[in-house]
Amino acid sequence: MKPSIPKGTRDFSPTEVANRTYIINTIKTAFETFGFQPIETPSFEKSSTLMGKYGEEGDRLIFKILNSGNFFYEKDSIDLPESYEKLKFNSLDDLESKEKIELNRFTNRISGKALRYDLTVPFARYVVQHQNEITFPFKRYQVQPVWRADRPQKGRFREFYQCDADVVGSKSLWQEVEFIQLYDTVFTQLGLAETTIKINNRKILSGIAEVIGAQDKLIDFTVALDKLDKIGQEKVETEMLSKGITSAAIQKVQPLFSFDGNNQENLDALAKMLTTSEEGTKGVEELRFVINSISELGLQSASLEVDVTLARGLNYYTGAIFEVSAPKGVKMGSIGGGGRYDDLTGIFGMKDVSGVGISFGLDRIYLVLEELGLFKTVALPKPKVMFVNFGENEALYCMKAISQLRVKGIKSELFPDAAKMKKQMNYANKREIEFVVIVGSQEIENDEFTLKNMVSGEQSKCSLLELIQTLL
RNA sequence: GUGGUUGUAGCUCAGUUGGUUAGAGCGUCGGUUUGUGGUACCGAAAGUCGUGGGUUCGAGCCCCAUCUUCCACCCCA
Repeated sequence: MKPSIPKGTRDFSPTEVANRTYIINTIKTAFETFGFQPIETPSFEKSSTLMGKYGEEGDRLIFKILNSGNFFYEKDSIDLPESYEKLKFNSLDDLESKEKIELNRFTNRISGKALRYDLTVPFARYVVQHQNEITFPFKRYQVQPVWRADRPQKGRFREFYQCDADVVGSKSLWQEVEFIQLYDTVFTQLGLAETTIKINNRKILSGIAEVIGAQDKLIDFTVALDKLDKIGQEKVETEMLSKGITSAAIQKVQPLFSFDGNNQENLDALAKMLTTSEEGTKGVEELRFVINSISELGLQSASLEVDVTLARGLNYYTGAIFEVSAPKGVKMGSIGGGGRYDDLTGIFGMKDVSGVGISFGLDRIYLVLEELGLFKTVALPKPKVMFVNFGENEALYCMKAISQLRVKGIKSELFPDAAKMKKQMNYANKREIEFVVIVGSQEIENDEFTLKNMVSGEQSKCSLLELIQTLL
């Protein structure tokens, strides 16, 4: 039987761990530079904490944990609900609400826990649960794995790391400004030039829906608009008409079709278009504040771009929406995302606490850096010196010296077996260990060591003191 | 969840229209060299051809199912 790991999971080699640690440390250092503090939460939560927070699609992707116990034993046995039979021949939508409740109750009996789906909802739970210990505004960061029962593909895994930074308890738009700076800082330090930070505002999307007179058509509208540079204005309008958006409505939002990437002009066009919508106008003002502040402060390597088709996280974002795309030419989805949610803790009973945050997708950033060859050669942890093992007496003599070296902080090890010289040298060579110490009866007699430099091939005899001095 | 794709030695891959005993390179181990690595030469071990069924005198190759890989859609990091 060949051993293997579950679909969508990965093993990491020493080199990969070193590279991942490098990325994580860069992100964590930036987080702390911006004043965030770390927290951690459990890898699994109660199902009730997670279910219903990510929309219907999200619920499907949550990994549920089976309760302990054997449901077929007499004493633990659970009867299948009657509506289960009906479900075999009907879709969920055909069931009566009473039957759905019965099914949910059954699910709760067999599964009450689920793996963390993201870091934002557990954070909201944390804030509500610890509200009396927290000083607001609370700035926390969190770097932990999350799990999704998704089908794997390029840059998509079932277990992956998110690196989140969020602020709760402040409605200040300076937070949005700082998060853009934070993105810029991290990607600049990673050498990932020319990332694009796309920004939108939920209030603008609501405003557009108001102007076209159809709140429920907003998704269809943005999806169609998103295709503008691929299929052209004419086909986009055709698609909108086919989705039931009137041509009068399309006329009202004509400026959207002539966006040219200049943020100021785009903002002006949006403002003009949304004058009749109070909420839309508010959104434009918010966006303008962020854009103007950033253009005053400047960015190192990223560019900030208004993108009205950005409609991610529509379920919970209420203000700014962020998404970071990889440098042009790299085929990869977003490597980061985030936004403002005015009432996230509301679902856990704590009203009127505004939050805003961003996330870095570690695994995708890894893939992008790898594709662009941006990993610096990370030094793998390895000993500086290896002692050849000739037998019990020699090994003991070596271990005494090794203890001294380790006290001095010199990474050193003894080859564990008295194997053939060739094998031992080969091992040192493969691991690219810089020095080898050879001790036989002769060296023991003279109380000395033979030190060999594996790069130059030179070797000489020396005392313990000289050994330490050379290796330090 | 929908559609496509992949699986042969530890790794990367050959394997003809279905036909004896499934090959190579790299790696591993041993030897040339019992206190000296990288190079060279010689040799060896290693595979239930993803798994389970089926067709056939005969299947790595054809059919079905299933798992896995990768990719697109949806959605997302």
